[in-house]
Amino acid sequence: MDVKIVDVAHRAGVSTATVSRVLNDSSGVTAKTKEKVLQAIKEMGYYPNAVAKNLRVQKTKTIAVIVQDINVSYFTEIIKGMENMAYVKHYKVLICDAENQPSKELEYLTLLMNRTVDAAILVAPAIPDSDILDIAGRGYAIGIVGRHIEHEGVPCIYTDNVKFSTEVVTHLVGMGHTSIAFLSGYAESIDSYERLEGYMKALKEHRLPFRPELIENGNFSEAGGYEAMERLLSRSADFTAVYAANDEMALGIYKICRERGIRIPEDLAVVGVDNNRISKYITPTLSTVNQPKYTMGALIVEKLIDSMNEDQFSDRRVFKVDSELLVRSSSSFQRNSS
Amino acid sequence: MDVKIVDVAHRAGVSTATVSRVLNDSSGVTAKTKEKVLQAIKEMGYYPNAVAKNLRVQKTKTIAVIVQDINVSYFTEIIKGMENMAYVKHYKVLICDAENQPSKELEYLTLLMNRTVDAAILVAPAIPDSDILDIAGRGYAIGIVGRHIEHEGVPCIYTDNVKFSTEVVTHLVGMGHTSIAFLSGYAESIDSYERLEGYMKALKEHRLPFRPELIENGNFSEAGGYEAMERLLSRSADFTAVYAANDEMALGIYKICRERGIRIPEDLAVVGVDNNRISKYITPTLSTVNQPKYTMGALIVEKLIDSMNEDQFSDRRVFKVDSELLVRSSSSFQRNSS
DNA sequence: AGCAATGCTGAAAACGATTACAGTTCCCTT
DNA sequence: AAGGGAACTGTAATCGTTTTCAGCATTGCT
Repeated sequence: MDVKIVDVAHRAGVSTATVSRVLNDSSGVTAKTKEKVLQAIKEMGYYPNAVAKNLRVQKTKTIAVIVQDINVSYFTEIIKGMENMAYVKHYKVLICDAENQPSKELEYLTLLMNRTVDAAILVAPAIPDSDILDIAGRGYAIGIVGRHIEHEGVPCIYTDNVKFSTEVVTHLVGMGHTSIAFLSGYAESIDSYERLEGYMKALKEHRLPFRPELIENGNFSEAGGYEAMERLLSRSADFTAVYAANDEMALGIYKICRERGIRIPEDLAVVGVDNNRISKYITPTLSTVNQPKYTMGALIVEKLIDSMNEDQFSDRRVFKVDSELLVRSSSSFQRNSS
Repeated sequence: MDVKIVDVAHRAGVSTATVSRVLNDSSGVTAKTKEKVLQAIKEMGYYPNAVAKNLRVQKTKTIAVIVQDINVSYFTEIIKGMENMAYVKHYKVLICDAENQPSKELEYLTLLMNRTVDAAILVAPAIPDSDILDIAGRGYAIGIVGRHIEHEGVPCIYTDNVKFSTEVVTHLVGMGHTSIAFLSGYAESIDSYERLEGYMKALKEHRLPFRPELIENGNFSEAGGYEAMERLLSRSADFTAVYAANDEMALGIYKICRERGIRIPEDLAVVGVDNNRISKYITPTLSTVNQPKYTMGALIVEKLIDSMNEDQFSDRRVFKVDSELLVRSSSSFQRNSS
């Protein structure tokens, strides 16, 4: 059904080699020949078969991006940045939704081994470092967003969780809070761990006691945040602020507060992380931490493509970007420093 | 660098044909031989080259999905449905973000012609029917969500805009409104047109006058909704309800109302379309129309794959699904039927 | 005009799998 | 034991490009 390069060659009265040349670089082809070939291509409606080309040149110019959930704007914003950079570099992006299942992350990585893609980017991966190191060690091109891995040649972009978490808590302390709860994501997550670390660091700096009963785990989901907050409330109700390790969990907090008549921010200050789109539409608007998502996406793609085209490793492959605390209504009620 | 099928064949002491057979159907291979081959595959860490296979079998088992904006949940929900169906059918989904540019939609369609994908699905396409018909007419597999096209062999799934728009307006009339404004999306869009049609139909049914000055265009975006509402307000302020052709524009309405002290729903009832995730978090919660997005995504993929594997056209290729009006706070203030 | 150098062009070998076809083995039946 | 048939396996062509290498023109220079 399809017209192929040899058909074009016949029609133009040249060889396939020549057609291929005008298709690609065009170097060393007479203007007249080129004209003939282009004419034939147009007349026959020829489109080069990308699969055949990929096989021959051993490249697909495609990057797989593996995210946990394509529905959360944190990921889609990053993807936007990736796609744009990929576009200017003439790459395609194959988006893979792992649906929060680590097993699916691994499964999608086989796209790398079977050469469907030239490279893969893991965004906030749930699989252990060892798996990633293993694959990177076998020479496959991998990039990571949201984590930092010790392997030469693997570009990583992440934010300083400890730093912004410290800022969040410091902000809350500044608003007069002395009992601040922390809702972590799932326990294996590095982000959870580092955000907790920042929380503890800030407590220490402000000479506030660390109270384990104010820590709960909400698995980064709205429902999880709801349940975690429920447990927290049933245990002790003397905290006046809660720092949720992401906005989704903060939404769960909002929900239970609405149900129980707890006013935000008067009775309870809330701060999240991610600057989800919803956070600035909900009432009261949610204080949160904004990461330069678009930039992160664009940067990792750029670095990854560069690293594939370089013969030696780049000088710089690990990028720590800064996040910014956005103080909104949910935490802007000044409490008497009793 | 990579180990290929011939290497495995050598190691197992068989031919590539045999290796290929155990890789695929395995039919007609001795258990013992199969064992040897599998052993060799494992030992050598062999992964079949998908590109070579695709070239040989003339298929990629991949479907391109072209959406306007990967950031809006309407699209991502549909994509989720697509991916799940694709997953069970052993297909991959290549997501393409056209960034609201019709030219990019067309550009992504070349993935079809150059055989990078076996089929493409357009979600709420902005390009004209003629372009789509042209490509479908050349024998490429195409599916459409959100529009209905006259071409045998092109599966389409869409909702009855007229029907639910009539319901929306009837609901508003039922709440006591007699002056109802309409914010349309961009003018070329069929959705815009049909939603307007439903709006007018309902007015007629309820013997309410059609007043052109109550119609404005907001381009389906939040900013567009804001500006459209601004124009509407500056022109005449005697309407008590507004039906926005999607939730994004409704958000723009919320914004300007907040700025101008217009209370929703007491002063103004608002209804949107799409059931964006934000719609149920914003205050007041936004009445909207819910489409079975996930199902639509799953269905179109199923039908498209089926149609590719059938020799004759399927009996049924056009599906009209029903949407559901979700009455929430933004339109639930009963007005005296003055 | 003759020669070298340059520039275009084409023939054919990859790329790594699948698969039609032919060939071999093996078993069963008589 | 021989023959026939079934079941398994291998050889080689094929998918549609790109690209190396060699050959052929053409041009410029003396």
